[in-house]
Amino acid sequence: MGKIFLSPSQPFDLDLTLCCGQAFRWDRIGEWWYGVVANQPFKVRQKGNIVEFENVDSGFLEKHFRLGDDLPSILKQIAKDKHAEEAVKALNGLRILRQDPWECLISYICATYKNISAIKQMLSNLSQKFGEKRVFENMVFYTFPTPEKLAKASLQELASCGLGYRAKYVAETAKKVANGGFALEELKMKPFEEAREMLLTLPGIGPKVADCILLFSLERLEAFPVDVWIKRIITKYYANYFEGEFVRRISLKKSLTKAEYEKLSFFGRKYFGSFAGYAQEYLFHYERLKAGKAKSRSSFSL
DNA sequence: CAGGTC
DNA sequence: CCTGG
Repeated sequence: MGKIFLSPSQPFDLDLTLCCGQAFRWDRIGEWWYGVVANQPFKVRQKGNIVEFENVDSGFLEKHFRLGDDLPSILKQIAKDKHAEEAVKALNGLRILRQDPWECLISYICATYKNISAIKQMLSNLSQKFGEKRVFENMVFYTFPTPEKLAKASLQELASCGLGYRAKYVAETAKKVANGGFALEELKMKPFEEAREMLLTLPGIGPKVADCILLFSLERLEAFPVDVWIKRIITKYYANYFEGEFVRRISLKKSLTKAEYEKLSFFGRKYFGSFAGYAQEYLFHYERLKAGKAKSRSSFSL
């Protein structure tokens, strides 16, 4: 069993990091988290300042969990106001993952208009049907399907994984990546706006999905994805940074126009700075936690 | 009704 | 607009 001894000055919370909804292919069994990253199944758990793991090396984990990020410094930068401060305090140790761009790309195309449990189910189905089987501790895992494999899949096969209308987006995007028509990895080198524009050319990728891919897999920690939760957060706590008319308009509708989206995302990047993505994830998860607690309280009183 | 997109 | 929780 391998171990990483965390520095007390660099907090890390494995549970928060894997539960906050940024990655969809992790399962907790007992006190261990099982995942498949880079075609390899492995397990990891945390006991205080010690991260224990098997079937993977420490260098890979440090990279994947971004243990090299100076989290206290980042959190200090994004704690710009009372509300952000509260989220930072409550979720200290949550880190953005450094995910594989291809898996991240397909995951967030699938994530549109679905809840997290349904997204997990879709990606599990996709991997089971189109990935490669791997056995670890007498359990069966599947690697994430390659672009080639998904490019060859029929729309019907993809739909059978529960993708619904997303099947055609996944198929077309897979074809573009598989035939070399889209250099996904090279986006890391490009300027933020350029990388974002490139992503927007792929079917099924709008501004929200593009920002998620940039943040979670392309090293762009300034990306600020705006989903329904972030929209609610902004209209609740940051409304005074916008015109009243604008806030009223967007709080009434379910989806945003491109211009409205850009306005909110741009605000996030400017307001929180170069680690706006961290702010997004902290605010997002904190708001969901509070909503979940409120829900369980109300159902309890019934 | 759900991490939006066409 | 697909579809499942």
